[in-house]
Amino acid sequence: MNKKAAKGKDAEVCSRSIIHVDIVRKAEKSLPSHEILFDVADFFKIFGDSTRIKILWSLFFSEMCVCDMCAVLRMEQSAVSHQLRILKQSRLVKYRRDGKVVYYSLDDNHVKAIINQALEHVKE
Amino acid sequence: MNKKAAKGKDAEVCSRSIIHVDIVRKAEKSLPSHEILFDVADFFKIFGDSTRIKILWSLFFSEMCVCDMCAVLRMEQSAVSHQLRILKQSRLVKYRRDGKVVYYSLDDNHVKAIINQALEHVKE
DNA sequence: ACTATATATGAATACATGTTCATATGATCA
DNA sequence: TGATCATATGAACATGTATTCATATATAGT
Repeated sequence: MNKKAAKGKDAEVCSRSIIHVDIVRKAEKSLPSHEILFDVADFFKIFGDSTRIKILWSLFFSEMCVCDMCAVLRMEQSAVSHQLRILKQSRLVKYRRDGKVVYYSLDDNHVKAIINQALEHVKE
Repeated sequence: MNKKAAKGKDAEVCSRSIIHVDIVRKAEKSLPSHEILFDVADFFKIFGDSTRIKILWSLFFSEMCVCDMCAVLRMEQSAVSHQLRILKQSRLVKYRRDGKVVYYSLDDNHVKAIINQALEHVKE
């Protein structure tokens, strides 16, 4: 006689029986909604690319135009612009235009803290 | 006569001239090494998937066997195992075996703080 | 109006990644 | 030893994503 039968709590998931019903219930209830968890993952995805990390890091000190970033990252202007678009859409950076030049800067106070937290973890 | 010529600091990057030499220099010097930045991005990549976020979240409360996780996530055992392998390799979770059952638990104190930080950001 | 410069963007390409399927491994029990 | 259960893993597949190329847009200067 297995646990589920003994507890009268039949449950078949992934073709197997739940072993610890109470723990599963508790975890299920505590989980935020799918949308929120998806958004959280998407948020981390932004930081999951070293080019974007470099861009954000560079902006820790001052605003910067696209061409400056190409120089810092040693990358093509097009690639940098594409990444800036993603950061812009995620509201992590903002921009201002001055003539032909567009200056980007951080638009979120937490970025530095979040990256530093990961840096500490990586340095271990 | 353009800026770079005027300053005697020729630099051609992405077929354009650096506009703010001092800022570029400063940013270049402050940037951590490529390896570290790559590791930082990889670290965030782990969190950039909602399945892995769900797994980590579930482990906030107690250790859990693979079958329990399948129930919580409503996913196939194989998919869960694959993700657990990634989390294991990243040293975010550890495991212990008890007979046929393998129990996973968090192996990093910062995980909760990191996810909560993202959650706060997302909730805005 | 024409040219040059700074940036943006669509399409194509190459590569990474998550899930599924099939199967292997490892452990318990009859 | 054979059967069964829990988990792990390789291969295939589909999808996502970063970069490049070509080109468009926007602004300034002549």
